[in-house]
Amino acid sequence: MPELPEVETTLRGIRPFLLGETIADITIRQRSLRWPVTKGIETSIRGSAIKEISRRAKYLQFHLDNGSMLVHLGMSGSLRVLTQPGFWKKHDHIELKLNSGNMLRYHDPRRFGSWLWSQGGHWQLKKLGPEPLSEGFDGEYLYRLSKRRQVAVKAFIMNSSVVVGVGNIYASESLFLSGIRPDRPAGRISKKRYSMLANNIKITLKRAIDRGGTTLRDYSNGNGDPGYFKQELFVYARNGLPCMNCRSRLTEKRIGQRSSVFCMRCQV
DNA sequence: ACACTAACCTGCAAGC
DNA sequence: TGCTTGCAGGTTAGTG
Repeated sequence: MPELPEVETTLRGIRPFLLGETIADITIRQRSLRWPVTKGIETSIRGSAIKEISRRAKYLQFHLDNGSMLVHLGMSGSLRVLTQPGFWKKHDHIELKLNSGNMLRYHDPRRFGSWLWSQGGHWQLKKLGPEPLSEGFDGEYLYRLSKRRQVAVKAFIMNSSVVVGVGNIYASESLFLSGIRPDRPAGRISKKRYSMLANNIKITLKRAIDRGGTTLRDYSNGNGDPGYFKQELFVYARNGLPCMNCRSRLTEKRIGQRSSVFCMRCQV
């Protein structure tokens, strides 16, 4: 489900309820996620205070006094704050109970997400590329890294060791805005066009965050509200519909196991 | 180092 | 009304 804007929206939604709180209890009803929920996480975090919550790539990191929890939402995960006890719904796997009485509940039908505890660092965070909204990420950087690479540019920018947080939706949208065909080999794009692309990635992500993310099926922020960026999508999930720019029919092609929609006239 | 595939899992829509 | 097939917001492990 969530790409960077959805994870960021989730972070902003839940943070006010969690900062400074102590974890009174944790209930785990399903440990079998992308990786098994870390053994012993219950005893490790019970009674610990939440000092900070941050996002790195599509991960949320809960910093406690004695270590940190790394939470990923996978394809279908979501977090939601409950201000009063609620019924357990199907696929509600984990719940944190806070001293305030509020609860944080994790819901994930496909179970591609993860909940990992570590007292040191998390290996998942090694080898990640720059944050797309950081200064270090620009056209120069993309151009330099892309030299002699044959992979399709869409797969290139979705590669988390190149840049993090860009998933299928925002890769597709950014390439459309930049007029670049998603299947063009990464090494055959000019520095100038990479500058366009890097800028459009930033613009698209920021705008999506402002709209609360993209809700396709089941995404909701920490308060249960959907995101409204779907209304502003140019190409994603619009195969066969008219291009918003030239009105010709949009084309679909699979690139690196992911469906990719683009305009054959506007994207070269 | 790079490129590509299968795999993890459930729900839903389309086709027969 | 079923049953089967394919696809979905992500990421890693394995292969060549």
